[in-house]
Amino acid sequence: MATLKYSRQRETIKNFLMTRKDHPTADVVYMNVRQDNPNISLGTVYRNLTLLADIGEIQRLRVGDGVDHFDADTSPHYHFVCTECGSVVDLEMDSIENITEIAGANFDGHITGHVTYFYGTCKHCTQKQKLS
Amino acid sequence: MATLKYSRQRETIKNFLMTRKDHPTADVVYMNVRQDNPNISLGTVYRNLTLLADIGEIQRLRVGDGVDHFDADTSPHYHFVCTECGSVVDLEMDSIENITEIAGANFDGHITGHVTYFYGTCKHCTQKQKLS
DNA sequence: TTCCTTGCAAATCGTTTGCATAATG
DNA sequence: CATTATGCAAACGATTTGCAAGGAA
Repeated sequence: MATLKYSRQRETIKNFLMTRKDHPTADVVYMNVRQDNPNISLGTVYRNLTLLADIGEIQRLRVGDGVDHFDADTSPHYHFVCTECGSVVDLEMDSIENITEIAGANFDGHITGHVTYFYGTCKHCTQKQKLS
Repeated sequence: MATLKYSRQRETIKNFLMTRKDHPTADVVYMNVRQDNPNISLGTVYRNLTLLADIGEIQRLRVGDGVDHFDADTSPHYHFVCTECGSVVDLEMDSIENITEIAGANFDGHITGHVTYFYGTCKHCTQKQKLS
């Protein structure tokens, strides 16, 4: 496997992602990282996000809106996606890891994990709906 | 809202999808439907799959491989995705619908549902791995 | 010097859309 | 006749990639 070399761009991207808990898209990362690094290219942002996700330093979230989101928090946790405003937030909830076993009970192959996203309206959008 | 008019193409697409339990992609639908309907266009296939999904006659599956899959079975059930061969199959498993309540317990907004996909290796790919 | 990384632009890929024509109700 | 659906091709948007030049070890 190729050896990893240091790159200022990669460090900037990782650092930026760690300051955010709203799971930005590649484009949002690009916009923000450009402030410190005006010459960085979108391709480099994509390359590094993919690389960081591959080596497990960040997480790629496919929430179903057609755009990938990224999360510097790689600890196991679940996400909520607001169907009104599209926001993606962490959920504080009891473990549901047992669903993998439930799913594997009658299954011939080998289940190693699962991906779950919860949908609905966030606090803000729920309140807005009540007013109308 | 616009009234739905009959179309032979739409019926063919729906019928084809009902014969399959492997959750084909739009492209696979296109290939197959062309046998009965050589002049059908990819655009028409996409338009009808989207329409059928919108009116709830079929289900769109975003399994995370970058391509949408479609399922004529709209009853609530879960799917397994093989990370080796990419196959998508139905899972026969006990209900885990309660995870929506678990997720909502400490949440400020309103959770209406969830999407879950299970990953691992299917029967066939698991056996292949054991041999190597 | 080796080879990983970048910036840039072009390419890819799944999907959507505009438009003139065909089909349905 | 009014309106929806089609085929075709062009457009789209997110992401990837080829390449020559730059930077790290």
